[in-house]
Amino acid sequence: MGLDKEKVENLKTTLEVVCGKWKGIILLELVGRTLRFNELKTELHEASHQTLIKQLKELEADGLIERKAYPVVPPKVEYSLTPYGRELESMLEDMVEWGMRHRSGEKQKEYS
Amino acid sequence: MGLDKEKVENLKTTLEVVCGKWKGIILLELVGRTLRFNELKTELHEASHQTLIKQLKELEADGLIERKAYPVVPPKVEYSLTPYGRELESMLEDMVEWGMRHRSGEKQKEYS
DNA sequence: CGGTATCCAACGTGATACTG
DNA sequence: CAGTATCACGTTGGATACCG
Repeated sequence: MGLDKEKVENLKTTLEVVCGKWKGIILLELVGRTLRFNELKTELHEASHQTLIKQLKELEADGLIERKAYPVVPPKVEYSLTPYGRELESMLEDMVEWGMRHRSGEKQKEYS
Repeated sequence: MGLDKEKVENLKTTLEVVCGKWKGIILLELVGRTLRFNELKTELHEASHQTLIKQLKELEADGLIERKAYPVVPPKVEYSLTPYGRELESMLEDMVEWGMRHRSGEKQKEYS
């Protein structure tokens, strides 16, 4: 046998939650602040309206973000991290940092 | 404006590298040890032969793992983390830990 | 034993159009 | 402004069969 099966399952769980095309980025955008739908859409200008909504719904269903709709017209909806989603912050930081090294190093023959 | 564009790009880079269906798990399996192809295949018994090879190739192309082929018959190939891939270890640990909390907490109304 | 080559099904993303 | 519905498309994962 090899690795603890539990660890693998736990990792899978996290990967499933974070690995939507824009999910990680949405979470990063929401670190330390609350954004309206339109603000998110502006930040993620590359993601389509439709896709953005789907990913938000999934993140909400997974308990990572909170959706707060104000009963006004025109509609106003705010998204923020749940306490639960905030527990991902350090991981996101790690990812950003590693990505930075990866991009600057690209062909890191420099390890020799 | 909002978040630093660089941070977003860095995060994207990391997500692309880690978000293959089995990539994260492969990396986790290789933490602290070297495995032959068949051993990996046994560990990841749910992944198909073909898929496993594809993911390994991509991880290799991204510089995360090293492939060492011995010119013997029958063939013997060993996979291990590069120094570069090892820099992901702490992130993987974070993911495992968060996944554990997520699975045990599922409906964490308990935050109140 | 480890890898390649096709081919295909499933899913996720995104475009468009319409609603409250 | 925010969301739903429908459909089209590309990418990915996987099945199968065959090489070194």
